[in-house]
Amino acid sequence: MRITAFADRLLHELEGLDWPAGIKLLQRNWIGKSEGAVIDFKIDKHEQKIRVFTTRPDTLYGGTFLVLAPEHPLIDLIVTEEQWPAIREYREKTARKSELERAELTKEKTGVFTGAHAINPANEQKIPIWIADYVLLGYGTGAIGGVPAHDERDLEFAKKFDLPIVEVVQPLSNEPALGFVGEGIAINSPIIDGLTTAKAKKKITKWLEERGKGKGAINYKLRDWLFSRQRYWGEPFPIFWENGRHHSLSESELPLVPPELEDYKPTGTGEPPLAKAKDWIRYSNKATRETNTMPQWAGSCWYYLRFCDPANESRFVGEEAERYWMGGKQAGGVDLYVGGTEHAVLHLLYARFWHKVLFDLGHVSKPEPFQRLVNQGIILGEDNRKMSKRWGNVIDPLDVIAEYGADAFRCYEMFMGPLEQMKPWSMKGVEGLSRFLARVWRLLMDENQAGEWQLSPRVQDVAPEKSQRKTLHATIKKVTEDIESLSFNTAISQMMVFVNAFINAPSVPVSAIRTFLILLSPFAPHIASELWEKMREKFTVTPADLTDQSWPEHDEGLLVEDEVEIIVQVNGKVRDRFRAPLGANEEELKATALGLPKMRELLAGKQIAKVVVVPNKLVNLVTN
RNA sequence: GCUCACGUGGCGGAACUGGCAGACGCGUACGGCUCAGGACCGUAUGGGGCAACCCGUGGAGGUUCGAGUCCUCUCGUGAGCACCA
Repeated sequence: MRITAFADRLLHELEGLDWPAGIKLLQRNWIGKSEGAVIDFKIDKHEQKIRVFTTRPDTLYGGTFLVLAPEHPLIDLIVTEEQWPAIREYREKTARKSELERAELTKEKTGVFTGAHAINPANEQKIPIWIADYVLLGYGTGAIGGVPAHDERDLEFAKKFDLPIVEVVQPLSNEPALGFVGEGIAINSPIIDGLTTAKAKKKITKWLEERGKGKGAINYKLRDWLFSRQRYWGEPFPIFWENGRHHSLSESELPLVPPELEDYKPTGTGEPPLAKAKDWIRYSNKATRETNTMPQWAGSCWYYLRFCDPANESRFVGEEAERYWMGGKQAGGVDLYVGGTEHAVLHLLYARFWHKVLFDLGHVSKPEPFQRLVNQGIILGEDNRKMSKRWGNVIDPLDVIAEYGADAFRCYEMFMGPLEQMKPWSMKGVEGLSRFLARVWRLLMDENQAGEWQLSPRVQDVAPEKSQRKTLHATIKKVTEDIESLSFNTAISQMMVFVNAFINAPSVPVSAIRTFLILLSPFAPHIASELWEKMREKFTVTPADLTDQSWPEHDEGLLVEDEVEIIVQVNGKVRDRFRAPLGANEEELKATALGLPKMRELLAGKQIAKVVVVPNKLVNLVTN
């Protein structure tokens, strides 16, 4: 699949998304856009040219050799008789190396001279052509112009094989020019001498273009996507082959369902397992079905669209449903996508690509699939290591749910710490949350003589006291805001504060408890609705169901105290405190602070150099 | 090697634009209730000191009346990338 055709859009349209900066960076690096030029080098005594990609066309005069990737197709053509044995040996050795070995950075540079030469288009000089495994066939053109003076790898290579080194960039600082890879002033380069790197790049690229020797070019690390697998599991392609040409099935033949296979293991012949389904692959007397299947990414690229309209029989998603769920003001459709960092590049890039294709075809209303992305941290085992069978530290949610219930499990997961952070599991922690929920239960339930739970007589239809009202509204505010910011741990803390404040009160106002249960319900839905029902047996309410209640709103006015505590500091250290009416002015606060007995004692014999007053907060007395 | 993130009690973690460090939970100690408790309730709990006080957010500097929070350097942990021309 030609994902590279979308490289630039995949890069630029990241901008408008609310994604973690780290993930955006990973995607940018993965796409790996580099701007530069391609330059054609004539091969001495041959018709062919070797094309190289460079981000530094301004260093062309410093190009003293060419290096081809060992797999480069032109090698067969240019190698001289006497160099063939060495070249052949080197290529075989390279072919045996794994990707990892080849990427081994610490190893010394290796390579072999081909015996052939190329002509540097800038100065018409003959330069040797080498092959080396530090040049990769898959990136750029698979060939580079070696500029040893201004590229670390080329320098290492030139030193090892005693190739000439020509300095062509003068650093602006006092650094030595040899080995300088930054931007400077062009030297020893007649066409561009004296120009800054940026200008030199432009001028020499234009110069090359005018002579048909090269042109400006952009290269991406991103490769096209090999979208087929030789295995049974995976969506079959709706394609058949006839006379060596492929055709798509007609829409009436969709969906295409894979055949049932007894044995879906690999064939061992290089044919995909689907080839075993002899009847299935025979599409007609003349045509056979495609036997490759799609990779697992296929489904993950559009499942979120199907979720918008899962029962639709005629279309992958109905137009109206798509507009409703995926529309909106912002670039992306899904409002919030919570997932792991392991999907930073593959899944999230592939899905963006598919979505853009569908967008271009007019099937979806937004160019991006996921507006806001949050990476949840992974949960470690109790020993602080990644959960794994190897360590025997795996926690099975079903076991936890069986023992403590789904509410305690959910709440503990949320209470553990910030969503995005990696954190260790703790059974003691689950017990703590289980105790909290038990306290919620006992907040409004009593056990009678027969050992049955019933609504406590403490729950009464009375108005909350002032302090209770304040706690209630502080809880509404905190829980509401914390849900918005996904700070579930602190939302639960606040609900614990609420319960602690009410559990020993002689009477528990129904109105406060109702509000509390609404706040609790997204966290612990089972116990919240159970308690709601118990309350409803005695205190009716409309609408009746917990899930039909509107979300409470807090009253800021109830949170403000008429009196505040002012801390008194001496040189920034807290020494005393007093209460003052809210809004007391600076002069009053200063005077009160200075009049405190403790302050008089502490400041005796000292000069006050400065007094800092922060209204409603503190007075800081600075002595010299 | 490069890039990014993160370092706060015995543990998980709180702390809005710089303004009482340690909310909440776990653990621990003591007490109560109990035939019993790995249940429940209460009290205490950063370190040192009899105390007044002193010290404390990985370490060292700096800015500021005041720094967990801002700046510089440094150490550690984790994740990602890894000859990308």
